[in-house]
Amino acid sequence: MKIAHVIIDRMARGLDRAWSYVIPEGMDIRVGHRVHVPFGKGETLGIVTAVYEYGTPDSAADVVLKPVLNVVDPVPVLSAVMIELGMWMAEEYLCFPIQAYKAMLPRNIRLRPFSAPTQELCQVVGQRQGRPSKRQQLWDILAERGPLLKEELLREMPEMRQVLRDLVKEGTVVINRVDSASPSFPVVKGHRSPFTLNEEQMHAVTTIVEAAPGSKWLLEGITGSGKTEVYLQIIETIVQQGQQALVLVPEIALTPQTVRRFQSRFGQAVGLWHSSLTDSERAKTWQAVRDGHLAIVVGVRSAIFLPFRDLGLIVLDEEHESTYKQEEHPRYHTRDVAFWLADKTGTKVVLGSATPSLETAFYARQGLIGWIRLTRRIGTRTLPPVEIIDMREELQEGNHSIFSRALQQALTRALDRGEQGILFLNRRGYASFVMCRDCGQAVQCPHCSVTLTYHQDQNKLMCHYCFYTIDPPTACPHCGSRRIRYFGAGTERIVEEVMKLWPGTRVLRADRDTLSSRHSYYQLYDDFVNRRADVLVGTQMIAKGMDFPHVSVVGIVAADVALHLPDFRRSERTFQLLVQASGRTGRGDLPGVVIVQAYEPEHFAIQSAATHGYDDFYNQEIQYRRELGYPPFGNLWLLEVADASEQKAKETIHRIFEKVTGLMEMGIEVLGPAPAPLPKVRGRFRYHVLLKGAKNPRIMAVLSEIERDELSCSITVDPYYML
DNA sequence: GTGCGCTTCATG
DNA sequence: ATGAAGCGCACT
Repeated sequence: MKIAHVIIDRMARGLDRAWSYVIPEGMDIRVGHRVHVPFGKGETLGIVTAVYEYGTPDSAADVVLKPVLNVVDPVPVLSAVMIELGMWMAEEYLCFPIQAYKAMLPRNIRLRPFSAPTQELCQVVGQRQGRPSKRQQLWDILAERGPLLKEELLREMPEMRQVLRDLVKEGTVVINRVDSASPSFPVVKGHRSPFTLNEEQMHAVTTIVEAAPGSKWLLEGITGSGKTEVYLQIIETIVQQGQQALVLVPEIALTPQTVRRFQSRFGQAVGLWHSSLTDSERAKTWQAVRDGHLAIVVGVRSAIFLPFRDLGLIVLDEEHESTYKQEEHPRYHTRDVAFWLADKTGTKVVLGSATPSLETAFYARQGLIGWIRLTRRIGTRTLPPVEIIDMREELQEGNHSIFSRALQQALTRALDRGEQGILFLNRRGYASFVMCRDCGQAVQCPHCSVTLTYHQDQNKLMCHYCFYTIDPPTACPHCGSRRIRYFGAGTERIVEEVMKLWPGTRVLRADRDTLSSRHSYYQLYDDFVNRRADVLVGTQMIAKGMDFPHVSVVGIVAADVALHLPDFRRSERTFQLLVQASGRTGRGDLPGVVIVQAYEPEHFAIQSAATHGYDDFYNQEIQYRRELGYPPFGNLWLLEVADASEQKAKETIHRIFEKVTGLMEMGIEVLGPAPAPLPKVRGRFRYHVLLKGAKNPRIMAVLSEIERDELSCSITVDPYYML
């Protein structure tokens, strides 16, 4: 008789452990199966985490066990590695194991047994002209007759087995796994990369290809240095070795170019994974990955949990992006999970960025992970000159426009020559607050402690936190005055200004208001690249990884908007945004120019971005982090209480404060309790306690106790936003 | 006595 | 989480 350990689908303290059930005779149940089990009065779904022979020490306690009712899927949905990963996540991120498992499985997934076994398709690559030999003979046969199934080929010429192996090793023949049910399925394009790599890129490729399994790398390459091409070539060898590769991107809709490059290189062997897939597309891709029909997946963070059979490589492109961190339970960081997989399964991990997160850059410089730099732009491209404009001076000298004179001139010149420009501003809407000239009161959201943003296209005032919307008041709600003014320019306002200053200019706007669907993003990208518009105005969403060859001016309208947020990464974010945005120009044959407008231009994040100096930035920022004990030198835990009753919220935060004060003895800094920087959001009052220090088991024990006992408290490790 | 709200307990 | 049992207290 066999016993199954089951993690049940109920989220509550005390229930988050394995429950034992008898596996009925003849029922096929293995680790990773989903099962229905009786529990309490009713029944629940659960995941099998272990199977034991009855009588072994771990099999059960001395209680009468109930039997498993039935199995949900014909085959396990999670591998043993994934089961282990879920346990690790539960501990690391203070969540219930079942939350981790749920994050790994697409919702509503229905599994079928493994689909038809895969077959191997042999295919030539490029050209080969050697002396008459067995190798050349076989190569010629393959070149002439096109892709052939390995099985058939060897049935016909069994003596060629070793010769074929040699050709694959040589790189002139590749073998792809295909679904035998649809023989035309994945075909890796039959030619090698059309690009020749420069020395640096070549070095990066060979270093990583030859590196030990499980090794981790930072590929630190300036914008335009050809990181994607490096990924592509590494993946080529990974795939030829019969392994799978995963390319993670921050947001798939924002990287249409990257996706296209993978698809054009690897064709049907590439699968996509992102949030706007339908349930059935999702299930199909999931299954194709599991059955080995997809060699490569390009996807967002949750793709890290796809059921790869043999994953050889994980690429995290734009490694520093905050989208790699899940903000809800399980609050994992994709990089951590990738590293865990590397240690556990031998998958290689490559983190790519022009502006790595401080943590990653630190680990690389300390030698804890490998470090490869790409310091040159490919081809004849150069980094654009960056000019910093002090907006205080502009104002003093009588320029009240949102645009500095330098930016106006640069854009005028570009437009006269028929070139394009991009303007960045990290603020949506038309005006970020509406204020009465007489009493000085700004219109606030009644549910959140923020001002309402005016959206001109809908003629509404809107809260960006809870979407509370009202008509713009004609009189001040406080004093009745009619002298109401709009302050704090947003993207809508920029568009209006551009059209005013350069009449007849075709302007596109890209922010969360104009781009809701994936389709409209592709549309916008296409329109701009094909010069159906002259100026693109947008938030940081357009700063990422896109090539616009006709853009010769990039204007950053207000570089320091994010510099004063209560966020220990504020300098890092500002620097990253500026460098990424600057990288949007000078990518074609045109020389580009970047104009950075700031009110605090002397800040080192802005100065080092202007010289494209990551090292300068790093050296200063790492010192600040070290002095203050921020990551990577220590962890930060943000304990947040939110409650509709202010009194309750206060009581809870004080109770929590009491629980953590003991940690101060061991050198943990405890800040607070204090109202959050945004004390009220969506009608709930918010209070914070912040812990800072080195992680240790005692802290984790205290935190997990709080996480379980205090329902209105949420804990974030190394938060990205501390608002 | 019994109906109702709140706490405690067990769940394999 | 969820249901059941235990407990205290007001009330037809």
